[in-house]
Amino acid sequence: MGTTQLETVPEPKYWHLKTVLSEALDQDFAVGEILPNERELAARFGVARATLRQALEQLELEGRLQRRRGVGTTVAPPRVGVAVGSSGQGWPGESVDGWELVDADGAEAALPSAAVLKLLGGAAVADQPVHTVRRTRVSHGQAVAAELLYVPAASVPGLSAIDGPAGAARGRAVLRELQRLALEGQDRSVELGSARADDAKELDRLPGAPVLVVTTRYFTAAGTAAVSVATYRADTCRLTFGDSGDVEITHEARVAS
Amino acid sequence: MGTTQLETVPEPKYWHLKTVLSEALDQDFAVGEILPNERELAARFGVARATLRQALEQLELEGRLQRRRGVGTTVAPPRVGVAVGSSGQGWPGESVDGWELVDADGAEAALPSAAVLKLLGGAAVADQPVHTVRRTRVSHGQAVAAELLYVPAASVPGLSAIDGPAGAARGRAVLRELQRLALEGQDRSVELGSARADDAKELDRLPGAPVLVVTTRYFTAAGTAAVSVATYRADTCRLTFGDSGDVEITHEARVAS
DNA sequence: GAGTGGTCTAGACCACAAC
DNA sequence: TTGTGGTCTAGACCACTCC
Repeated sequence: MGTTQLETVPEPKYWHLKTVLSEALDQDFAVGEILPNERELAARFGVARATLRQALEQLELEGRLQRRRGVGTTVAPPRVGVAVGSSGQGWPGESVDGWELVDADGAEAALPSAAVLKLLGGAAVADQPVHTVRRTRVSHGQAVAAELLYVPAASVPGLSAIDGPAGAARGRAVLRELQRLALEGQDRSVELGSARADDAKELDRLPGAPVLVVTTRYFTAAGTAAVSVATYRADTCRLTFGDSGDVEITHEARVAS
Repeated sequence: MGTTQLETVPEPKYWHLKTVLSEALDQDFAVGEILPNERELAARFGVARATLRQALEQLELEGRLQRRRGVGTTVAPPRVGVAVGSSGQGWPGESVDGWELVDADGAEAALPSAAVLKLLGGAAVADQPVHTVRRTRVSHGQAVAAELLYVPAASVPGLSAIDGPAGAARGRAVLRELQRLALEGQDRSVELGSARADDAKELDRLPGAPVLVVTTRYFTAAGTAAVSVATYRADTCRLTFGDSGDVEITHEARVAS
């Protein structure tokens, strides 16, 4: 009788489920532990599998869970802090480490898309080839980011776009040439995106997985010398800017007041 | 006979749908235009509504669409660039503008949660009250971020935690006192999250909506003087770091090579 | 009240990993 | 072969906005 909620706010089931699961993860599960499968969890909570999945999706988005087809759902470790451009600037791969060239297609010189041209600004002419270097960033033994680095041929005149080394060797050459230039500044932006098929493969995720897209423009006195578009796994990464990237910030930091 | 795809890769329907819709958005729709409703779109493409919704969700995540219950689905404008900490540092609200105190609960002095304590580090003692200031950031007439700023009472000794002004007035007082301190540095991280109920309300989104969580720590010689946790709408915002935040970067920048 | 997107169900089949 | 998560269906009802 009586003191039950008067104003019953119909909180969605999946939202409530997410809360319950989240607490269970904190209390009853260790990192890496495998959860019961979706069909059983759904039955245990008395909901349809689709509803259960809606809750799991949220938790995965928040980096609490990791789901792998054919394997199962495991408790994810805390997100790793990945340093993205300390205040001390530098050419790609200089100050920040962990980047590896993708040997497969290393680098090619091709005509850029209209969108990349726009990013490169006036420095690149539409008809000019642009070196495209593909790299992967590895942290804690896991691929965390896939990058496409666009360098107009005009930025690295010491390197022939037609002759010269091919594949990964060309990629290395482009990076080496870049670092001979005087970097005047850079420009960075971060936004949410979903992984393209190629990036997803590189990151060991399904296409459409949420990613943080970091777009960086590198300036010299001559203008925009290079543009990098790096896609980071949003589920496992926390991008850090500034001096310390090693500080622990768990999801709990957001359960505040 | 013949040249039809030999290796038929069963691309998911929703993925293909997303591509088709994305192209249609580029060609046949203007920003702000309203799409046919989900039931009709699903029928038109010959899929179940749930499948159609999966495609729409992706497009919304990428900032291409905006969906509002009871209204409809509209074509979203390009994401707005929001400056987050230019290299030139500063106390909250100093260099970057657009922040407004939330008058409702302005600021209160309470004991912080364990997670916030961890962020504040050694500077705050567990038993000490922490001023909690709630702010909202408005850009282009729209709320783009909700922030909780935590300032240990010890950081602003000129302000009594118990007496003194209340509500929004206290918030302003806390900010004013902060700016009298010598800022030695800061520390920033960005990660993906989902909107808590209170933040969602502030941002005019549903709970669970994707947000970019920007955590900033402000250092003085005495240690961590304040911590800010700001949640930005991931669908409408592109966070910019550095000097220029006004550059147009459309989604096309990622359709490359 | 009419129309929208949001939630939920109870099934089915598929792709993938591991045994 | 078995068991997992991923995709898809065809419905139903709810919450909200607008007229």
